[in-house]
Amino acid sequence: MGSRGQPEESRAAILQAAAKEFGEFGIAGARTDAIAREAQVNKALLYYYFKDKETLYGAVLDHAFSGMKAKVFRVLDSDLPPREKIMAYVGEYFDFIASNPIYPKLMQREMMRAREGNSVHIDRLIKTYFKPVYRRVGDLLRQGIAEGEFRKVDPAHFVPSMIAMIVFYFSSAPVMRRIVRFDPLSPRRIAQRRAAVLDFISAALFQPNASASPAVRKSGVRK
Amino acid sequence: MGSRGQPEESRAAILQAAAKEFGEFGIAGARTDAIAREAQVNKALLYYYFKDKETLYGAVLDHAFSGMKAKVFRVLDSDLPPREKIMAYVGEYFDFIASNPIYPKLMQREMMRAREGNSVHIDRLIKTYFKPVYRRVGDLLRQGIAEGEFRKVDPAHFVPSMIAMIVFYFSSAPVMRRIVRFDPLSPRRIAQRRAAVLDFISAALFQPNASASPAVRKSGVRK
DNA sequence: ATAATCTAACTAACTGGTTAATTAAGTCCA
DNA sequence: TGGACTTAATTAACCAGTTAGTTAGATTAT
Repeated sequence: MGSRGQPEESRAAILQAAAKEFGEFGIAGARTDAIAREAQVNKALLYYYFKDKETLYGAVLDHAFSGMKAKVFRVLDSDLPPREKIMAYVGEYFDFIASNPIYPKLMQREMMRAREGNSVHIDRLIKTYFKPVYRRVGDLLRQGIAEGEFRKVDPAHFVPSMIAMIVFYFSSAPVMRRIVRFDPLSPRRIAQRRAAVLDFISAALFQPNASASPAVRKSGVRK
Repeated sequence: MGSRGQPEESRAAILQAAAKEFGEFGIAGARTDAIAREAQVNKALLYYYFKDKETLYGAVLDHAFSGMKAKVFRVLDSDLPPREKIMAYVGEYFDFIASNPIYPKLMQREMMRAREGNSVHIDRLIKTYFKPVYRRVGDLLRQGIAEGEFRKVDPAHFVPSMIAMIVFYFSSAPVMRRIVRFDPLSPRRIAQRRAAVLDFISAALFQPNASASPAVRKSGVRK
């Protein structure tokens, strides 16, 4: 078909197809042929734009995590008070993952690969995305504690707990679907999950005696 | 060396080495050569005891999940009141994972594979392990709610949240280690995590007005 | 007793299919 | 004209699985 004028489109198509394939099967299980087929380009084009499979995988990771970082930092940089800001952060992160279902798979796969020299990307990912976000959320928790709004939790445990609840739900959804009678990824259930996570976290984090912030729903099960 | 008398030992060595390799790299990334080397047996012995790589992987999964099920069911079958039982369940599950660090990786990898016909094992795993445990813990939550001990949470969200907090910490430890200054898997930190998870869950689950059960510590950060 | 035979446990070396990656020779279009 | 591709063939490496044995010890026969 030749030059279709928009090289960006081909690159983006490859990146998207690769994200899907890598998320589903991991870097070892992913097939470059399958990526090319899904992107509707010739396999050689993958190597025209990206050096090799590993580099393509790195580009997929950077694309996914930079999107996440941009979203949550818009909230973390805002001037909301601690209670509202932590709820907004969790909500933003949740919404990002809900509309990027391959993200949690990429994240968990890469995290499990983080031993020694297993991954050539993990150093960059930690430095560029994970560490900055972790620091800012940790600071936010410390601020809330100092102001007496939050219970005296340990950020080094509370931050991973929050992320766990958001990420795990989506990556375990395929199994959950086979245990319960409903589809955990239907819009209705996702909205329910969002409320449950916010409820869980506010119940565990906010001082019970303090007056409830107006922005926070505290119902156990919504709808 | 020929017949060394103890075939059970060889089989166990293979299973253990395979669990490590599959946990680290997944079924696609795992190398049968590496498993054989780690187990200090000839590669052909893997195929002598197990039909093929997929069957070996299945045996690893069954070994891991049956161990988990046995442990937690001893607690779930006991006659503790809801508060104590849910704390005991979480503690037992936590302890099992803490002493079986490859378990969470196997679990998460298999969960992510659960689409369509990706995994030939997932049906069996769900039926034999996941579903029974999920049902029993769900019943326990409903009982606690009915007795007014627990907040009105939705088991379909609360159960995965609990599992998430326990599992995610261990599978994300390699990354966490590079973000913070300490080793998240040191005995001291693991004990801290255990307390943090129990605290998080009891804060989110127990009715705040009810009197605290004597078996539960409610300190935010211990030591 | 001991030689003959059997069998489970195990191994070294190989094979063949798969798959990432390359290359060369082009086509299309602005 | 040259950048953006396509096509198809090819190469090299990898790696799951096989094969054709070997070994040690138990069992049986004499």
